[in-house]
Amino acid sequence: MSAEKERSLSTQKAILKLIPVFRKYGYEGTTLSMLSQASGLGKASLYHHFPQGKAQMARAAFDYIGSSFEDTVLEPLSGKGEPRERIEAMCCSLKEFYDNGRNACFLAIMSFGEADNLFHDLVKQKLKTWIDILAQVLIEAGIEANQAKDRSTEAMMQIQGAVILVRILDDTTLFKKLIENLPAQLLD
Amino acid sequence: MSAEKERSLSTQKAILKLIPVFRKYGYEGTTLSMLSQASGLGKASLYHHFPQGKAQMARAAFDYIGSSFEDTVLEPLSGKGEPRERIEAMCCSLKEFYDNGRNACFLAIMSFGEADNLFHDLVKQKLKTWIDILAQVLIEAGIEANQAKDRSTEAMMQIQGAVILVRILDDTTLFKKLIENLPAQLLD
DNA sequence: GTCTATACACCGATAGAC
DNA sequence: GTCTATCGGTGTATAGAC
Repeated sequence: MSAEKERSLSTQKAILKLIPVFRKYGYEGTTLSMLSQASGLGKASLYHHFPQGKAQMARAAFDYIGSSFEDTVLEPLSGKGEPRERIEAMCCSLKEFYDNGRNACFLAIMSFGEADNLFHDLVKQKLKTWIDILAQVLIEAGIEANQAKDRSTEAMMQIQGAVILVRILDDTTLFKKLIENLPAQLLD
Repeated sequence: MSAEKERSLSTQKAILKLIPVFRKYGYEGTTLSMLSQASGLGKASLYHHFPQGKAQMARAAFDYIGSSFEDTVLEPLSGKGEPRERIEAMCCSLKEFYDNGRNACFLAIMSFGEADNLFHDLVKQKLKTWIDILAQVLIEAGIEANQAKDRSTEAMMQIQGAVILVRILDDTTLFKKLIENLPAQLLD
């Protein structure tokens, strides 16, 4: 279930438009003009929704994506089926979430430069949580705890790397292949 | 051997000072004021060395690091020993090059936002070349060509991911572990 | 080859009308 | 809740003295 802060509907709609801008240009590469254009709102209107400005917009985008990740990618992990089936469901959602690797990962985006100063602990916390959740399922599948955490961490690492290589090489096949092999790699 | 463009000694010394700034803050997060301070040169002096401005500074940093990567990391691969020994030598250099994962990868840094617009083909070309060079050694070691390329690509992916996770989690152990296991993963 | 001084656009952010 | 207009600051880049 999502931990999204309550927001007016119009604010939520604005956040959806801001996300792709931050995703593509990063925190510092994103300007209020871009955000204004993407959202269809004037700069002053953005400040109505986000009084603390750009940092708050980035934070809102981050939170939204985090909730979305939890609801779509992690949620299947806490289902009722066999661990393998749940992990396969996660991988399926993962492909969509990252658009086969074309979407930059917000965690990576927000771990650079000024964004790192602003959000380091938040990003670290999120990543650790997600690693733990995945590891928990592996433990449930009978894998020893340390091993489970290592494999979970390794998977996150590969996903991060795959997203970068997809962007550089303009080729989504290696992301697809990664995801295809992920269940076996995690469980066997 | 390096393909570095010839430059005056003072220009080369300046480039060395610029690199850490771009590495840490990315292309758009880096300002001329930062570069001026880091290099100890006034902004106008930077323009003497790099008439096309910030883009040229980033390009020079990119080229310098590329040459450095070739000279220190890839060079051992073309030595005379056994493939395994050469790959182990590469891994050793790799650890130093990335400072155990604390250094962001310039390829990743330059694949975002405006830098991507400026340098996309250049970055892509470099990465492809490096993947090919590593794959070539694997082929020499008796691995089938497609398999060799896949493993080489996978290694690059893991390195990229590891660098990101090190930065987010403030923990270099997973980078070290990755490098430790790399020779076996590539060859066995 | 380095500097000071400056040009001018755009940055993030705010005031205040509607 | 959105807008136009504008602020002060900083961005990249240049001119020109030394």
